[in-house]
Amino acid sequence: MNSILSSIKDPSLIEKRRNQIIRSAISLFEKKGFHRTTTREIAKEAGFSIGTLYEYIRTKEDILFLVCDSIYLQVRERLEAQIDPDNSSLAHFINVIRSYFYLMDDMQEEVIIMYQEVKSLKKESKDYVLQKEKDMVSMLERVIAKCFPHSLNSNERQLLANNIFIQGQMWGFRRWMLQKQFTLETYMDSQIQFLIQSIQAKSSSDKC
Amino acid sequence: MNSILSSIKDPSLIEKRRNQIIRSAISLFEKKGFHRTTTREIAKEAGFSIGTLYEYIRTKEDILFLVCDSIYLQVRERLEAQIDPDNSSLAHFINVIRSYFYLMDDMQEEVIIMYQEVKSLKKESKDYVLQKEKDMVSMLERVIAKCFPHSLNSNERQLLANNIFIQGQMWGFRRWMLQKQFTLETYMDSQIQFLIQSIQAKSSSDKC
Amino acid sequence: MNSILSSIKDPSLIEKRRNQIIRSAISLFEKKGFHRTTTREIAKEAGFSIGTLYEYIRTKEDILFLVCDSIYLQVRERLEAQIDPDNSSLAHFINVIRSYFYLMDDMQEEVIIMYQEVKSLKKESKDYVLQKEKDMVSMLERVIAKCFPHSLNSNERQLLANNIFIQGQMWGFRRWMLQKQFTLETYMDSQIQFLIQSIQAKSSSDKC
Amino acid sequence: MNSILSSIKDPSLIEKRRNQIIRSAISLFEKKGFHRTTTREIAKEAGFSIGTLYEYIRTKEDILFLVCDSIYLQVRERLEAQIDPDNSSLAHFINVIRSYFYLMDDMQEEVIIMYQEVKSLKKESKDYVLQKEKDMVSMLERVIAKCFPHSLNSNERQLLANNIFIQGQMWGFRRWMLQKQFTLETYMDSQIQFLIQSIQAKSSSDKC
DNA sequence: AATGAATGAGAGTTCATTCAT
DNA sequence: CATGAATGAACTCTCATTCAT
Repeated sequence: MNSILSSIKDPSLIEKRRNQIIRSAISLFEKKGFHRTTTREIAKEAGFSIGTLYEYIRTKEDILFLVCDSIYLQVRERLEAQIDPDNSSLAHFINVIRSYFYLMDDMQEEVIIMYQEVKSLKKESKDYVLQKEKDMVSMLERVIAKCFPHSLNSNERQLLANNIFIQGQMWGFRRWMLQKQFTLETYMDSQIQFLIQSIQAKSSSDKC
Repeated sequence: MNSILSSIKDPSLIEKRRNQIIRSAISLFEKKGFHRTTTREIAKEAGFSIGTLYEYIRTKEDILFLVCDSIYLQVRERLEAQIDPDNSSLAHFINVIRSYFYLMDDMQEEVIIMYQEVKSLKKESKDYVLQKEKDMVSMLERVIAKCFPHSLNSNERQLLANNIFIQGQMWGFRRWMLQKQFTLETYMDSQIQFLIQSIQAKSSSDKC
Repeated sequence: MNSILSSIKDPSLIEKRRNQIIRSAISLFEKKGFHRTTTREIAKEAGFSIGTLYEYIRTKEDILFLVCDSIYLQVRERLEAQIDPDNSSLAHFINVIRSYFYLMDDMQEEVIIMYQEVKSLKKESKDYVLQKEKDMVSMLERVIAKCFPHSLNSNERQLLANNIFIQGQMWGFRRWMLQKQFTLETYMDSQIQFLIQSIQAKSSSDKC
Repeated sequence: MNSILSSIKDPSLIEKRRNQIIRSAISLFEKKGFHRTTTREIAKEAGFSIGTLYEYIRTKEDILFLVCDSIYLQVRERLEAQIDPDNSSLAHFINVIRSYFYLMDDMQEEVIIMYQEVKSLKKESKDYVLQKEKDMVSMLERVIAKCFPHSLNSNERQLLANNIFIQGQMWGFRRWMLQKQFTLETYMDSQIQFLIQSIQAKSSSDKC
């Protein structure tokens, strides 16, 4: 599934231990960041020794990669579950966006890590992770295309998908600012309202 | 102006040396991040010895603070120069936003540093820096209020100001995605168009 | 035969497994040296698990001892097979020396290990191994004594035996130097010629 | 002079500290070998902190290289001082060899290190060091050529030079064997006697 | 005011060895 | 008898910081 090497043979044990590692690492990275978190702390938090940790990864950077990979996998799966590719109704569009905002609310810790630590991955891993991000923007873009087939050109769809994607992430990343002024509901509602207005305005302005 | 201690008496020398430090640090942080950059490297890049560096700061974190502080000061000054508080025309609104996007294009390195490294500041410094960010969003908000006095309520203005602010930063931060699809001009034009449409749609929908 | 403890009861299995261990270890030690070779690598090369390896030895040093012991045993057996204790002819002397040089050519890997790693044995094991080396020099000395009963005194015989012994080992150990200038045949022939000349010169000078 | 990098600027300090490092390392390597000696032990023995040690070298292997380089330099200088390139007398030949044996007696520790640890150098450094060894054999060869211009061909000279070189080293390396039977004087005298006999026998056998 | 040699706590990583299965 | 997951002491190396000059 992913390419991190381990000296352990049992695949189900690898998965179990790596999930422990990922959980511990996310919690520590969120508090202290990747660089200030030591491998020993991660091992301790995960409940095993430093030697055991290194049976399941090769370098500290592997842990960061596991974390990033796992975050995107989770976001993708949960978002995909909300998307019906054949449904072109406005209600479905709104529903997908709301689901995405709920998801981002849920994963605030993880989003912060992505923003701050991805740059510490080596180029190859970084490219892999950023491709995942592109894939997710594309998912949103396809929903837009389905629900507003005539109003927007390709560039406009991409831009809007990107804006939505960022607005979701920023709810958690800039919580020190946004979550004083807004509840999740008011934030979502306003953003969705602006969004639909600009799409529909676009649509009617084209007609004139 | 800022509270970093120095053992040097001459204030103009302090300012000169600190500017050298800031310039060197920004360039290094952008390449390698705060944690992977050593104080020795910063001193060398600035053209003096590690001993001299520590005459002008107390800890490595001080350097990060100097950098963040300087970035916001610069953004603020350049944006402020574009704002005419008495001009309520749509053209002026558009002009301010365009200026802000140009500025963000210019300061991509610095924006990346802000996003990734601010969390490494200690609480007190972080609060200080984030307050600066709030101030800047407020500047945009005031322009919106001036140019669209009736269309939007306070929360909506704040949200839009925040969206604009983020969209500007993301031009640089997500360049690996956006700068393949857009030029700065097409990005700006599209964002501004969506923005104005949603404001004006809001305005007319309220009237009905 | 040797005193390394094992938790396995079946002696023939012990011998079989230990021979696997020795073969793997020699090949790895030659490439990477004793310290850079891990017990895991030895077990893997031998075709069984690290747990099994430790059923047949107690410490990593045991492996080195097994290797050294096995090398000397092999050298001794092959050299002994060439020696006829009752033959006092010059031809037999030359034949023994040539056989010894062929043997050293064959065992270059092993000789290198002996030279470089014996010091890593603990005192007791080292003494045991060095005694084996003394025994082998003595074998050569006895052949000299048989073939040149009057020309040399005891010290001289020992010195020549030692010189021959070393010259054989150096053929492999200093191959980076010798094997560019000489073939095994030219090396042997020259060394034997010098050797016999100095013995015979000794003999005739004594007579004068 | 040598290419090991240091972050210290003062060259005379580098030389002083590196000599301390070399002295400490030789003493420790002789007792425990390169791999069992830790960098902390070397620093402690040299009288400074681990941090200071690493200001003067980059890796542990650098220390081994410094040691090997220094040993050869010393051997070379001391041997060169004994050689008069214009003197072709037998007495001079004998004198050079005796000087070389005294030297090897003096440097037993160092010779043992060379035999056992050179293989731990990376290829490039190893080639550099082995070239030095070749150079030293060549020095002996030139003395042979000067003193016995007609008796030996080039290959024979090389072989004898190599034999002498090894016999000197083995006095220390195999002291557990040789130094029980011989004093340095008796060892030297016997070896020189055999050597001269074989050269002179060669010379006269050629004439017949 | 400027220098840079010295420091040592602490980081990531390895690997011989054990022991429950 | 065989396995291999688990352990943690011990290793090499880094780097922010100090202070005598």
